[in-house]
Amino acid sequence: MSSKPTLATVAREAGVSIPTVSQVLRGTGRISETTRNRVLKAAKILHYVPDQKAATMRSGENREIGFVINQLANPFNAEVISGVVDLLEAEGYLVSILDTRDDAARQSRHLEAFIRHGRGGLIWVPALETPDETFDFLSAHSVPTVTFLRNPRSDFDHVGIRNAEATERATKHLLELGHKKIAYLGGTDMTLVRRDRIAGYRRALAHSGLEDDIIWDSADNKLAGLEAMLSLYRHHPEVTAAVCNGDMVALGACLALQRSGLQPSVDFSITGFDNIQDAAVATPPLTTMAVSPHKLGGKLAQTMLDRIRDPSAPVTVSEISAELIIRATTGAPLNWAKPNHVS
Amino acid sequence: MSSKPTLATVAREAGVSIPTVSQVLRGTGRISETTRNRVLKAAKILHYVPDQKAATMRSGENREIGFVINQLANPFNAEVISGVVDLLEAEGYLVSILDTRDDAARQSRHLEAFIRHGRGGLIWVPALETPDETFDFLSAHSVPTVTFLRNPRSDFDHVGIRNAEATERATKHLLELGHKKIAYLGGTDMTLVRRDRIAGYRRALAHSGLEDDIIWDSADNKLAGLEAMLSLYRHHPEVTAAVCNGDMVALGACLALQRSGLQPSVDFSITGFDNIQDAAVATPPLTTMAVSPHKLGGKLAQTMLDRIRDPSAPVTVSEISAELIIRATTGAPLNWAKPNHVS
DNA sequence: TAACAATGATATAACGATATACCTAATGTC
DNA sequence: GACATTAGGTATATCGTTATATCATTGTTA
Repeated sequence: MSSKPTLATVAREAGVSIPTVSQVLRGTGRISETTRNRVLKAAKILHYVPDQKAATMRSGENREIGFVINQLANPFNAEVISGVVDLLEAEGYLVSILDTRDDAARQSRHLEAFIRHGRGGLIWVPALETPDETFDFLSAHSVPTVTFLRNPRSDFDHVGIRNAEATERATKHLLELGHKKIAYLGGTDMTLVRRDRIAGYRRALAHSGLEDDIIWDSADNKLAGLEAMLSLYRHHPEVTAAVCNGDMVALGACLALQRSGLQPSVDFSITGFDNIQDAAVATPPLTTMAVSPHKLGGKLAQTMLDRIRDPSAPVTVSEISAELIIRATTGAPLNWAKPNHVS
Repeated sequence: MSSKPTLATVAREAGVSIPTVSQVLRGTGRISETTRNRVLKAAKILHYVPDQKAATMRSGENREIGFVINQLANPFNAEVISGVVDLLEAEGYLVSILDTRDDAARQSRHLEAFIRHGRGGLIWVPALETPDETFDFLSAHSVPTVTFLRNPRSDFDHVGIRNAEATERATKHLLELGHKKIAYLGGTDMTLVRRDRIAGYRRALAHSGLEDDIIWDSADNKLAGLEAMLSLYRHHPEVTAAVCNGDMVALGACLALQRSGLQPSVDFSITGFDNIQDAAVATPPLTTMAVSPHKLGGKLAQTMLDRIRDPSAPVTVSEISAELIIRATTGAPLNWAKPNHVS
């Protein structure tokens, strides 16, 4: 029941000095084969594990990365995390996760703790309504920081999604099917992300000579999506399709249709965003915009490594394209053939 | 653009010694009002943030807790995490999360990194097939450890769910509705958790004089649940109800019924386990066993704090009861009135 | 053989904080 | 007035590493 072994313990056991042990274990310096073996043996016997805190403190090299995310419960985020962790872990980094639940106050508590504990890098999805001072706080402490999805700034690297391009693609898909009245459903915030998505939706409409957009708010979960869809249908019965801000909302909207006796794709078309696992399994499976979480995770990890290796390199912004996955919630509008014949 | 301020920087600015600054900032020792103010002012001007690594190293007091979990993507886990983090954060702890994705190899990499980085405590859902050596490794390094859900051991505190009691309750609910042929659906592992659940299911059957149990495997996701349900129905058409190992499987099973033109609760009854958010929103909403993630999180946090405060206190085991939530996937079997009349 | 590398290790000083012991005035007690 | 006490601070050692400089040896070369 002796206390934790240190370099000193190992050194004594092996009959050498402390620096020697340190050098052997890190593979630096010039060490003879004999002492090398003696040291390794001693370390093994004592079950020695180096103390990273002390090492980091002395060397300045910090291999702890924090991932501050806005919503752990979102399975899409969980997949991105997997991607990041796998890559950084292979490079010897430890990635630990903090969840802000999109609460700016909790976020600032987390970030302060983060700075106090001196992490070597930060991957960050800023919470909604993050005040400027929070960004400045991080900037002042000059921690290598990569923002993700939201709030690209000129002082941090950024990895995001081509949001406008994506919703434009989704909207075009509906237009090509013959829809004329298409709503944008979901989201309540006015972050750049949502503004971009709405912009893409409008661009597609404009490109087809359509003018009147319909933006319908909803919180980002199934139940809210369900209710928003019912409300949209009540106020705008002429709408035949909706581009949704996220899969959760889209799935909720499908539920609303089904409860109203309508069939997605036949009576009303819906597109989602994110391609979460449920999207493929749902009945009917959801047409949606997919971004590979793996790709995003990889880009994040790589950006972080590059930043750590060269702190003075110019700031980078990477945008990943989303891909349209056509499943079974989109189809031609019921009256599609009519307009040309009748009127 | 000067480098990070330390106690020395603040001390120089305030014209006092380093220990004085340290004492002021921590509120210890005897300090006059005048110098206290001078120091605080200097610290504020310089935006001083203490270096926890150094503090921890010297004082031995470690307020970093790791939460090593088996599946981040599971929303139930995300809620438990919230509960733990909220409580521990209020006590000044920083909780960081690692995801093993139920992979023993990844888990052991994480735990080694965990030990190297010298966390002050570990909350842990052991991955499936965790070898004994992993437990011993942690035991040897004597980190305050609380296991969660799985693998209670005599050398670690544990917080779990009364699994047997819960499935017994679910099964009884189905028996009371008049079901005679009830299957246990879901899970593939033979962890204590699942063994307990199956034991509870069997106990309820036995209590009603029923002998023949049917255990049907399935991985823990919707798609697998769907397929397992179809397969169960093909092999055992006489079964009228299923107690599911988890909500995901239960929701998948409901999907299977609906695709086969059957109606949950009327043609076949299903109970879930966990009460994830989707359970309430699904059509039809799922009857399930609910454990408050908040309660679990709170118990975990409290257990950890107690252990840290008194490392030599006897090991504790806490079990939280699950509660039956009756929604719309359970009902009397179709032929319920018949048996007594006919035969 | 003297000068000079190269080898294999060690001595010593940091990193940034806290713990402990110590010091100097000022005050209190008898 | 002698001594103990208290208030308000500082000097110094230490946590477990790594970085840097140094030091014996031995081997190599001119």
